[in-house]
Amino acid sequence: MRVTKALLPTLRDVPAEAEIISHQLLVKAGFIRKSAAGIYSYLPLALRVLKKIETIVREEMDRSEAQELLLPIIQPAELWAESGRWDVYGDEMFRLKDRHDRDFCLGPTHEEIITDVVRGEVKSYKQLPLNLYQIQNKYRDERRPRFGLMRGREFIMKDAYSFDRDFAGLDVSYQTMYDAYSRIFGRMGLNFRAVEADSGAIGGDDTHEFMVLAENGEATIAYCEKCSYASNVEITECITPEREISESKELEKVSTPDKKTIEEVAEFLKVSGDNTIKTLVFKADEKIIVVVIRGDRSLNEIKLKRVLKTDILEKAEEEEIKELFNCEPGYISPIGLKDITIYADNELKYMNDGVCGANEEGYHYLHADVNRDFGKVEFYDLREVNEGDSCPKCGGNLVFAKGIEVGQVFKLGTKYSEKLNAKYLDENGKEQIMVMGCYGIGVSRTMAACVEQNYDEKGIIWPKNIAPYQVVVVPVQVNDEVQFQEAEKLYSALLSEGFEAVLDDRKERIGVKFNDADLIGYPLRITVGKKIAEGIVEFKARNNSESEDLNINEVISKVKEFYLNE
RNA sequence: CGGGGCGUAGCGCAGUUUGGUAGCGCACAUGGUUUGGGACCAUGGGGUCGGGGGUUCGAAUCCCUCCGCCCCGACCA
Repeated sequence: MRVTKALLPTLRDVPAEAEIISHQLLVKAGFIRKSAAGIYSYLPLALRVLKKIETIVREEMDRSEAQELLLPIIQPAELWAESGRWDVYGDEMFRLKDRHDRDFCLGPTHEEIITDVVRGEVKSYKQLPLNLYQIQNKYRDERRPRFGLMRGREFIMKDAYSFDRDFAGLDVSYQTMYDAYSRIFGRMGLNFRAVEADSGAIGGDDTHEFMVLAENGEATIAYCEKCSYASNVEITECITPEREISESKELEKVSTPDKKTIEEVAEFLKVSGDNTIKTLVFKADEKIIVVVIRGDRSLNEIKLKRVLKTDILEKAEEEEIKELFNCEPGYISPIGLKDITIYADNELKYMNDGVCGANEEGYHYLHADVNRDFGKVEFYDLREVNEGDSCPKCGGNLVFAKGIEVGQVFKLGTKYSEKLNAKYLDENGKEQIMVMGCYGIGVSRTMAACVEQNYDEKGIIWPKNIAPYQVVVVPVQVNDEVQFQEAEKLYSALLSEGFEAVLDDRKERIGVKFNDADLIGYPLRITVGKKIAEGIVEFKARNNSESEDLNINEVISKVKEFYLNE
């Protein structure tokens, strides 16, 4: 591509709205332009990167014997009613009507459609297993789109769905995809980790997220320094070692005027935070529940949701708390609650000298013994993990890192096949329900994640396998016949060798061209300047601050070496 | 959805408090001088000041209303 013929709209300033580095650089370097909140045009440079990402994805999916198809974006409401998700999905779904007033949506995901296709075509165990995938736009009317391509309302996703005869088959399909994903992100040159995760509203049991490690990541992952354990902190199991406890003392009510928060109470009573008990009140599916946890810990709501097996969990209103306890929220107590199950964090099993509310304004109890005083208590792992906690696998030290989720693999089981009646006949002619898995990769997000991980103060540094072009040829002095002709010749030679080359033939000063090249992030730059008189050009890799002089005849082999040496 | 902020040329911003009919830098066009890391000089094009309504002789500026965008939070296959 000649720059004079291309749309490469680099900017000197960045729009004020771009907050994170990938958004800033992708806009500044001329890759994307916004059309509405969370909705972007992919300009030619971005499209080239996306296609490379897609190519790697396709190669690895095909190698895993998955088959590509293309499902509709516009989907009928009836299918979503069948799975029950038409009502569940809520405002996040883009909904529309056709001229006959029939309901449709823009697909936020494709479980329903694919299951519909498969149930219509697959009738026998001989047709299984099956893994089908597509690369296509998804639509989710996010409450808050943000961070450019990171959380858009329209985005590109590769989604795959596996159909197996049974759970053993699913395990195989799942592992195949897990391995494929590891190869995919590895080939893209990304520093990533697969972590155990929560399956959220999509349901299912086992699930791993593939996280690109980057400062701006929305997710926090905990990984072990000693073993291979890694998980999203949303689900990281907290280990509570057994311990001896001393003899319990008598419960004692003490005055704590105007001390409502744990910090205030602990300071006032001169006890440490690990001897306090926090009482929280939630509504789960409209039912009031009470949770207790050590005062210096945080509750992990996802763990609580899993224990309660509910999707909807909200904090109780202040009024509801007052009604239930007949007391101000700062002093409510788990002691004296009748007929209400108290969900306690495991740590409280060993708490027999705790401070907790006395259910009376201005008073707390001392020496509370959870097992003795708390009525109906059930213990679960409910607290949030902290950096430095013990690894649940090997006891090693857990450390935290920020990650961007670029892929997730799920074992769905029969959640959708059951609702949508996706069945087959086994060898005995007996009807069986298909067992499903689903596997997503955020293609457009992966491009942004890649920038988050590969940049410097000059611009983007694309990994060689997904760079929009492989090499840029820069004549220093376009008016100089020799320089320009030699640059042209080199450019043509690179093209005929099959390289994706750019010729910066603009009548710009060299500084402008260099800055654009660095900003856009071509992995290689070849500068044709004065020394061309002696047949010398300058060869520079974007990720290396040193350049080297080369005889022009050596350039092709040097470029080959750079790209084939892996 | 709650809290905060913003909307003036393609981008970054000033002008709004105190109403008088729009300006700066970059980018863009033309000419000239330059030429190895975002040059300089000269000339020029480009704006219904987010939309609508109102107050006023007169509104970017004051009032009402709607819309859009960003940040924090809640939420997030």
